[in-house]
Amino acid sequence: MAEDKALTPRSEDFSAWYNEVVQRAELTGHSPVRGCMVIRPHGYAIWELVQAALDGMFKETGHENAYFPLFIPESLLKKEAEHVEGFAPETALVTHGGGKVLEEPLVVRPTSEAIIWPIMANWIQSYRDLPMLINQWANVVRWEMRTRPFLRTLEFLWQEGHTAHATEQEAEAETLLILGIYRKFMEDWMAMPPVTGMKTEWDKFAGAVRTYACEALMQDNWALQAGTSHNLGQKFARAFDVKYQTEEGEHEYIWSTSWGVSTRLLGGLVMTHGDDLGVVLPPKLAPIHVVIVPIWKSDAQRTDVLEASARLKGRLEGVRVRLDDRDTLNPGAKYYEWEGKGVPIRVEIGPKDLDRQQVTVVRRFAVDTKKRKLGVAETDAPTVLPKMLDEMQQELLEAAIRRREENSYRGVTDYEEFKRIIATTGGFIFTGYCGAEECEARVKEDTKASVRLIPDEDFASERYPERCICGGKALQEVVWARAY
RNA sequence: CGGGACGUGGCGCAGCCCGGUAGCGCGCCUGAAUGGGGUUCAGGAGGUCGCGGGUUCGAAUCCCGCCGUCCCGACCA
Repeated sequence: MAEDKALTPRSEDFSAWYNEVVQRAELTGHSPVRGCMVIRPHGYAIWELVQAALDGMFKETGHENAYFPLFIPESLLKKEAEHVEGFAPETALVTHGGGKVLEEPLVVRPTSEAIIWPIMANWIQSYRDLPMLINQWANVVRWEMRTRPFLRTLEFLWQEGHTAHATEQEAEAETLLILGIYRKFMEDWMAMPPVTGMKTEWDKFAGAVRTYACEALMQDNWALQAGTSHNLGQKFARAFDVKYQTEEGEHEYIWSTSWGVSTRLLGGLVMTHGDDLGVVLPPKLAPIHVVIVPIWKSDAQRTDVLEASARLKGRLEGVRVRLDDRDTLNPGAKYYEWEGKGVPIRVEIGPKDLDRQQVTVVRRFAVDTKKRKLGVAETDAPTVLPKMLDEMQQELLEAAIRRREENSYRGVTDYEEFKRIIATTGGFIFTGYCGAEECEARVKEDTKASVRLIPDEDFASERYPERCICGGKALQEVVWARAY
C-alpha cells in the first residue's frame, strides 16, 4: 500500500517515522482542508474500541450521554471571562448562513461549556436533580497554527463530560474519579501508563479552578498530555447562572466539572508502542486480534488450508479474527501489511502445518524473541491464542512502565544537569520548584521543557529537594518534560 | 504571523535554468505463471502540470498576483 518499502527508523527521525507510520497503517489520510485529517477505517475502528471502553466506564459510574449543538452564539462564549480569553483566539466563527450575514456570529465549539451550561441550567431546579452527570461524544474545532495527525488537528473527535454538583467536595471527588478512570483506561487498555497530577495555575483550563492531567511519555521521551479533568468551581455556574434550590429552600450555585480525552489518544498509542515496522496495537484496542494467512501452492492445497483456516476461525470465540484469503498477494506481502497495521498475532497455515496438524503463530512483538514464532497444535490454538493476547497486553504495559521509570529522573537540583538530561535523553524530570511562573518561562526559553504537572501522591517522590532548579526555595515538586 | 523549501496521474518524484504540447518508480486493471518474508513476465488504464492573469506563433517551463502544503520559529488543555 505504501510507496516506500521501509519506514524511516524511529532513531533517525521520530517525527518523520510518526507521519509515515500513521499513513502506512492506514489510520489517517490527507484532506483537502488545512490541518484536518481523515480517519480511515482502521483508525476509526480503534477509536470505536476506545469509545466503547470509556463509555462503559462512564456509564458504570452513573454518567449519561447527551448531545448539544455544534454552534455557540458568540455572546454565550463571552460570558465567562477567562474562558473566552483562553479560547477566542483559536475559534472558527460562522458569520454567514443561507447567503445572509448572521445577526450574531456563531462560534464552532472549541469545547462546549458555553452552550451546555445555559441549557443544563434549565434542567437543574432542585438539589434532587443533583448530581447531574452528562457526557457527550462530539467533534470540536480549534484553529491551531501547526497541526499533526491525531496530536493536533483543527477538528478532532473527543468526549467531554460536564457535571453539576451540590458541593465543592463532590465536584472535586468527581474530578478525581474521572482522572482515575482516564488513568485506568490508559494503563489497562492502551498500555500507556501516564503520570498523573495537577496543572500549574497558568497552565490550567481556561475557566477552571484546578486542572488535573495525565501525561504519558512517548518513545522519544517527549510527554503527551493525554487527558484532562477540570474542577470548575462555581465559575461557570456564576457566568451562566446555574442555581438549584436546597432542601432548606435556599438558592445556591452549582459546582461543576468538565473533562475530556480525544483522538489524540491514538497518536499516543502509536508513539508509545510503534516500531520500525509500523504500529503495534495492544490487543484490547486491536480491531483485528488475529489475522490468518493461508499459504498454498496447488489448488488442492488451497482448498485444504482454507478449510483449516475457516475451522480455526470458527473456534476462536471472543477473538477478532480476519482471514486474509486474497490470492493476489504473496504471503510475505501480507505479513508486512498486517504488521504495519499492528495486528497482534498472525497465524500462518500452509501445507507443512497441515502435515504436522499445527498452525504457525507469529506474535507482532515479543520481549522474548524466541517466542515470536511458534508451532502450535491446531487443537490447542483456540485456547493458546486468547491467552497469548492477554500476555501481550500485559507485556506491553510492563514494558511501557519500565520505559517510563528508566526515563524518569528524580531529585534533580543542578540546572546544568537538568539541561544535560533534556538535551540528551529527555524524559520526566522531577524537581523541587519555587512556584514562579517566570522560573518556568526561563527554563522553557533555555530548554523547551515545561512543567507538565505537580505529581499526585501516586507519583510524588518520597522527599523532593529543598531547592528549585533556579536556586530558590522549593515550595512543591513538579515534573518537567519536553511536550507535544 | 516571521524565515526557508515546495505544489506535475492515487502516492513519491524527474522535466523548468536554455519555452515546442509530459516522463519515471510504486500502486491500479487484464492475462499467465508464482505462492513458508515485500513474486515475475506480458499487455493496459489513468494527468485542467495548485488557481488566476500576463508575455509569446506556442507556457509545466518566463513574469505578476493569489491559494495551499511541509520544515524552523512564534503560538498551542
